[in-house]
Amino acid sequence: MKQKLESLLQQAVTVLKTQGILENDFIAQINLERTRDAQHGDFATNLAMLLAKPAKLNPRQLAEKIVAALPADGLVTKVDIAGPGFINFFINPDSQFQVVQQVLDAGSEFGLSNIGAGKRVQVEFVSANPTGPLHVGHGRGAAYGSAVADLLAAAGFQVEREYYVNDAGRQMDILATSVWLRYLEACGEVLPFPSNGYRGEYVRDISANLYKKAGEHYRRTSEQVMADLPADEPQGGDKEKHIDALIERAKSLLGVSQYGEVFQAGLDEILDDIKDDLAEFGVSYQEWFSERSLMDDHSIDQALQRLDTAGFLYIKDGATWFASSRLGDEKDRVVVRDNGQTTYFASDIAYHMNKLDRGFDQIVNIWGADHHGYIPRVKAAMQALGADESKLKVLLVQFAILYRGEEKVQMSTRSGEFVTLRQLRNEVGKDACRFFYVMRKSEQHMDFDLKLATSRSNENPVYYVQYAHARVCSVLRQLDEKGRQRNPQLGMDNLNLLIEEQETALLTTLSKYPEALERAAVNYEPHQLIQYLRELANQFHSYYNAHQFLVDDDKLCNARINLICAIKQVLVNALTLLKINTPEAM
RNA sequence: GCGCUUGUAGCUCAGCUGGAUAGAGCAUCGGCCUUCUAAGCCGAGGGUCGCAGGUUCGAGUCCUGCCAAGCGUGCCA
Repeated sequence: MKQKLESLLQQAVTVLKTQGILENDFIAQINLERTRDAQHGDFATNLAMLLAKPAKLNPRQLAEKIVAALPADGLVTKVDIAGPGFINFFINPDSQFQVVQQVLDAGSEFGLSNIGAGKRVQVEFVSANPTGPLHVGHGRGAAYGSAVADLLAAAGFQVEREYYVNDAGRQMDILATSVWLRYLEACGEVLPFPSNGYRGEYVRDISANLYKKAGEHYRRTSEQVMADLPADEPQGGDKEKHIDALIERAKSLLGVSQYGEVFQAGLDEILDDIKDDLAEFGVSYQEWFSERSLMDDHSIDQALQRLDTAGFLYIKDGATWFASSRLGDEKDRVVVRDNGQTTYFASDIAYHMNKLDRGFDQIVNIWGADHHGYIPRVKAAMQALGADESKLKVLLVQFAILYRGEEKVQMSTRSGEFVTLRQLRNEVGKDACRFFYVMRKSEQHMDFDLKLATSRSNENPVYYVQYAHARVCSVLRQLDEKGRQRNPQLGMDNLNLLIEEQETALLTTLSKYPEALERAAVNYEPHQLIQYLRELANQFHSYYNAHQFLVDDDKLCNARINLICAIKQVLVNALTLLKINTPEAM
């Protein structure tokens, strides 16, 4: 319907060109939108106001010429010029009923589009370090990322979802060492736990499992472990130096292979937990990409070599630097430390090179907003590798600020005091979680009151939308209980009986669904779909209260049933896409 | 200090990429269940869109400068 009007306008512009009102090479951007007020018709365009200047006419005069040049079409019953020069279109009322048939014919495919044209897009999201369970901050990234991926898929993109596993680096060594120390405690050794270690209860669980499986295979005495270590922070030392020395001690006492086993035990258990957690949350991935694999297959070396060949590497203070400031970053960045180890950033350069090599048309990274300073250096790296940096789109998710009632909840993985995603899901339920997370724009700071979210009361707006679906189901059950049969064809033949204002509004809203879905997808804004759902549910509830569906008149009854079945279908389509359930009774 | 993000009703947030009289939910107040589920509906009050300029037919939306909050500014990840 919208495309049809746009093409009519485009034809009118062509006519104006032949009349010499517009330059021949002028390219007009058609801007057609839904009107907010029914008095202004169904669609409006500001075309005349935009073209007033190049046409050297005032907007209202130009609008008249455009309207005159507009080809006649059965779809449009009236065209008005209003206000400063808006052109308002009134759609033939008969055509608005078509949407019911369209929805019911298309079923679960109603709303899908092909604007993505099969282009390959990769969406990388969550990618939390496997040093502990996911917390509620990761939950927002998970809900948002999977919604973005699913929206893009609905818009015709070929989507691949990926989780980047940071299974290398210092944080993982700290985890492995923490697991080992708790394991030694389980063996009966008495020794202080480092202030910078991972103190969470889950570390003890991993250690207990390790002890069960391996017995005292990895046991060393506390004297061996603690001999000549630099002091920890509570003893007046430096906690970073202390933990680094402990890591080295673990490696030397255990040897490469045993240390690797302890390390792997921690990694495997945490990663399995994360995978289960996300699966239960309705989030799935095609690929779990290991950072360590980039080292094992020398991708990092290759990436650095390419940067070097391109002339972007230099050595200073014993370290190797990437001259990212030449490509828009605020300063240069170290890629190889003076101790010979590559940095996390070096891994990330190799990782993005790998993504580019896989031939995606578009790469979407979803990061916590605290990583925003990282964007310029990654884009700089892509440019230095000779890639088109506009292929990379970084979307930021603000961390929710947690409150428990009035009190702010502190979050730190290290201290072990955090609310996990699993806890939240258990308390609020998956549906409310997903709805709540995705309800707001991702870059918006959001206050998340756990008391409110876990109160399982009607304040969770997800119930409002689900209730609309349950009510339609209930009506259909009632129909059956009364011993009446649906007659869809009779309903279709009598859709023109749907003349109540609620019915007209609902028909319009149904026809907007494909546009809403498309807009949510191309803008990476799932909250727009939520907005749409709330509007649709609201109009349905109003309709429900204002009119009886199961009326004696068979024609009217079936027409109304067809309408509410179409509503039900759209609710199912959108909620299913968001991985939210559609209960038939509540 | 510099950079990024945010600032809209008492609270939490939308506002369709610059359009017509700025909208929801919660909270407050007043109505609606002998009729398909009241987790619902109808109505009322509530606004200097952080502040000040600018751009134009038109600005919550764009540009500049302030103010405030969050984050970033590691040879951590």
